[in-house]
Amino acid sequence: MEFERRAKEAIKSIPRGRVATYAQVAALAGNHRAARQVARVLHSSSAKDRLPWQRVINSRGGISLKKGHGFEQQKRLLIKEGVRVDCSGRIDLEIFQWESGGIRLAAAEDFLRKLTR
DNA sequence: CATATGACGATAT
DNA sequence: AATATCGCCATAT
Repeated sequence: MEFERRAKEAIKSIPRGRVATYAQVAALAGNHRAARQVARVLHSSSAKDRLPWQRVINSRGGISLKKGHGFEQQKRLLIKEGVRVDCSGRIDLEIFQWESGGIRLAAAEDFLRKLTR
């Protein structure tokens, strides 16, 4: 429940014109391994809580929704706010990923991995 | 407690 | 590139 609340806060704080990955939102919400729960929150609460759901994409920098089931809408919404999305739904994370706290998720993960090893 | 679900992620083939 | 498989874990039932 707490995770869900924090996940929504994280999603709402993604700036216009930037994107964040499911795992990134999960990490900000307190559990970097709970990406699937972020998906679930988006599925169940996007409309109800007016979340900027279009700004959440997968770790490969792509739109996860299937064509005919939200893909086109998400692509359109992102392009409308300045995010470049190619025809296959790919976005350049190097350019558009929101660097919350100045830390890129992959870099943070690498850092953590070194500490744990 | 047991099982199912999910807009995921990493890795193997 | 596309698919399969496994790991993951908060919620729902």
